[in-house]
Amino acid sequence: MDVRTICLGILTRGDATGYEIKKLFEEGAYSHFLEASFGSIYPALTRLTEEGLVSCRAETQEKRPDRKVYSITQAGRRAFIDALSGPMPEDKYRSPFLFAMLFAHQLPPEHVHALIDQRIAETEAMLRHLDDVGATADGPGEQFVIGYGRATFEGALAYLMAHRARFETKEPAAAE
Amino acid sequence: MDVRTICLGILTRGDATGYEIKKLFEEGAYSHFLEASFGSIYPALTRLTEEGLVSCRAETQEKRPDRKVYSITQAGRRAFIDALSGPMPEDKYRSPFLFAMLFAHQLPPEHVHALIDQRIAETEAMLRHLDDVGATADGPGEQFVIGYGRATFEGALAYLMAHRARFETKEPAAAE
DNA sequence: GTTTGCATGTAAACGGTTACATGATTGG
DNA sequence: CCAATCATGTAACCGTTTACATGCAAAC
Repeated sequence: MDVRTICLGILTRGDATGYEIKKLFEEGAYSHFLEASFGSIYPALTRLTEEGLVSCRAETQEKRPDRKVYSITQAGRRAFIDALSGPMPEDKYRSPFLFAMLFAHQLPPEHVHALIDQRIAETEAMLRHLDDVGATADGPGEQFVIGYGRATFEGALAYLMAHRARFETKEPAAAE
Repeated sequence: MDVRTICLGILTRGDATGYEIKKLFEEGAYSHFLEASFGSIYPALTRLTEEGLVSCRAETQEKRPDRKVYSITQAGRRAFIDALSGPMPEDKYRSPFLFAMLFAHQLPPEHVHALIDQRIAETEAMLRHLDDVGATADGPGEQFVIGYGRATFEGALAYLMAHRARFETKEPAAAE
C-alpha cells in the first residue's frame, strides 16, 4: 500500500493538510500498521493534485505558516475504491526483535532478558494506546482494526509473560 | 534489520549457498517475519566476503550449476553479535488488509466479506506452516519465535472468527 | 533562552525489488 | 514438450528515509 493510496484514504474521512496526515500516521488508530514521513507525503500530495485526484486550497494564516488544505475529488474517490478493489498486496511484518530472539542462545542471558522485558513494556504501551484511540473511534472499520490490533497484541503479551522465565538470567536449565 | 545481518545470522547456524538462504527465507521458520530476494542476497554475500566476515568455497558440480558455499568467519561472528547488541530497530507491520478494512463501510459488503474469509484462510495456512516447521525446530530461540508467531496468529484468527458476522453480506444492521 | 509545535518543501542517499540473462536436469 | 528446480549474477528502477532549508509563536 503506497503513500499515495493511504493519503487518498485519509482524505475520504475529511480534509487535511500534509502536516495533519503525518500526525494521524504517528498518533492515530493507524500507527500500528502504517507509517510515512514528510518526505513521502508532500510529494505524494503534489502528484495527486496534478492528477486531479485531490484539490488544494491555500489558507493564509496570521502568526502561523500558510497551510494547504487538501480535499479528495470525485475522481479521487473512484481511484481509491479501485485501488482497494484490486488484488491486495500481502501484509508485511519485519521483526528485528524476533530475529534477535532466534539467536538467544548465542547472546548474553541478561541481554535476552532485557530484550523480552522491553518488548513486554512496548506491548503494554501499545495496548494502552489502542484503548485510548478506541474510545473515540467512529466507524465500524476503525473499531474492527483496533480490535484486531488488541487481539494480536494480547496474544503476544500472554506469550511473552508465559515464556520469559525460559530465558531468565542464569537459569541453569536442567539438561541441555 | 538489513539483509547483510540476516545472512550473517543464518550462516551462524551452518554453511549455506545464496540459493539455500533464499529458500530458508520463504520456507523456513523465518518466513513470517523476514523476507529477501536474490537481488539483495547475492550482493550482500559478495560484500560480506570482501569484508572478511564470511568465506566462500566454490563447489564444482556435475549436472548442476556450480555452487558457492559460504561460511561465517570469526570476525563475522563478532560483527553479528555486535549488530544484535546495539539498539534494536522497531518492528514494522504494514497491513494493506487492515488499511482496506478501515474503509469497510465504503466498500461493497461482499468484497469485505471476501477479504475477511481470505484472511481467515491465510491465517489458518500460516498456523499449519508454523506447526510443520515447529516439529523440526532445534534451538530454544526457534521454538520461542514459532510460539510467538502462533500466539499472535491465534489471537488474530479468534478475532476474525468472532467478528466476521459484523460485515456479513447484506446484514441489514439494526441501527446505523 | 531553548525547546516544542506549526507548516512546507527539496535533494541526496539508501536499501531493496523486478526484470533480465544464462543454462542444464528432472518430473509431469 | 513444458514447467519446475537448481544456481548465480547484474542493472535499472522505485519508493522512502534522512538531512537540509526556513521561520515564527508559544510554552517552559
